[in-house]
Amino acid sequence: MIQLIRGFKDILPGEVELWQHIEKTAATLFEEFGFSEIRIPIMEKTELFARSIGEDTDIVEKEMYTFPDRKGDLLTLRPEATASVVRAYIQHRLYAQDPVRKFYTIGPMFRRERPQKGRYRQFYQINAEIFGVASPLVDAELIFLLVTLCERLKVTDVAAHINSLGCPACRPDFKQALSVFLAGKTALLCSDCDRRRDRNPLRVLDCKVPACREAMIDAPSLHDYLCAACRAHFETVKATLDRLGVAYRVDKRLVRGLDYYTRTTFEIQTGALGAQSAVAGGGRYDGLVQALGGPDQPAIGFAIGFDRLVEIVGLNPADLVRPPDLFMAALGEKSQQMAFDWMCALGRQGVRAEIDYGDRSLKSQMKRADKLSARYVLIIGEQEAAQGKATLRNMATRDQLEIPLERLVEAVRETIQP
RNA sequence: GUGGGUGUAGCUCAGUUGGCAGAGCCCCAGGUUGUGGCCCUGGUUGUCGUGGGUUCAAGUCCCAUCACUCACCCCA
Repeated sequence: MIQLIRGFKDILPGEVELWQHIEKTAATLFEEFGFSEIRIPIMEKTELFARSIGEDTDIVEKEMYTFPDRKGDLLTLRPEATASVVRAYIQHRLYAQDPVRKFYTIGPMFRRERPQKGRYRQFYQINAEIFGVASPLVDAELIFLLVTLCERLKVTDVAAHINSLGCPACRPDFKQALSVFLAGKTALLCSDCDRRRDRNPLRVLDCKVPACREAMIDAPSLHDYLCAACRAHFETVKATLDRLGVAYRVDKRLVRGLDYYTRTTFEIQTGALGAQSAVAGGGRYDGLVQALGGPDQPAIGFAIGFDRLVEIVGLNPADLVRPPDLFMAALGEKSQQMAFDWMCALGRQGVRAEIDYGDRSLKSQMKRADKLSARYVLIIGEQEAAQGKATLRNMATRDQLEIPLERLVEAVRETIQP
């Protein structure tokens, strides 16, 4: 038997209703806040990701699905969406009429990591990006959006974490100070951190190994090195969140794995997902549009881990499936034919009707109707057909009434539609 | 890439010192010849993950391999 690829999964009926509900809830919220949907391809030239995410990030170094196409071009299954949205913004000159644009997109991403709880090789993200606004107000707006989405989806046990990573004017100073500090701690660090020390010292701050955390207690704080502009920006973000009543924690160790982030970064974290604490994450990437050949426009965005969100929403998928309005139990060939025709007529008018396609006893058809949780059952047998009427049974109350066949579709609609 | 745990019916899982592969749920039919849920009776469902080895005999012991899963790393 051929099985699906490791780390990939099918989303089956029973669970897919939850996915649809989340998708609709998110799309509605984004539209309410002025975002437009943008759909981007799932493959891009490898170079796009290498240049935007960063050559020596884990994603680019070892997690991408990359292959040459027949012409020899190196292509990659997208590991994230932001690079493509930025590419589209530049390529179609979406900044020309109005540099301020708000986009959202929903779709699959691919990273070749070892699967575990809340992590798959094909996983889904809901992304939102805002271009052309340098104001810290939009930083707060995006965090507010995330928190609001969690509320609407009845997600509990989540907390917003925020941080500022500085900008090209001040981050180098901090990196320098950090490197000096780390040089004196070499003996205490885990092997990974020792390796990270010169390639990407910021990530040592994020290490979860207890010994490293211990060693980093008196590490220089990035916040002490922020330039006046970055400091003011971050203060406004915090003040705005306070005004909006959004709870958050400033987390100085919130570094993030993609190179393009500047200034504000944030995550929505949960304790309900085992080792995977991040349900959503994002940040400002003011230099990326220009770095990829576009105009010097600031930008900020986030990604929500759809698969992770599904696991923590406080909704029961069983409550989201819509059972049929009507089940038609027909006995005899002629009745079955009539029932089939009515089913089609009702379906066209938006009534969810079902029949049993086999030739089974009334009892077994009733059982099936019950199993499907049909609200009503229409019984049509030889007696009814002879008398020109059918029996409509309310399954909850067990009340039954007679319906004339000639205006059956209308009568059924009137009775069962609330 | 590294480490731990788990693979037996569609699902959840038993299976003793190696001795005929099981239960519950689900599904189907009947009890009730035209009325669901509860109950009763009967029935269907297996490369025991895969390949090798030990043995008279392997679901059980040994080796390998694959898959799933959790964790490390990193991230959504």
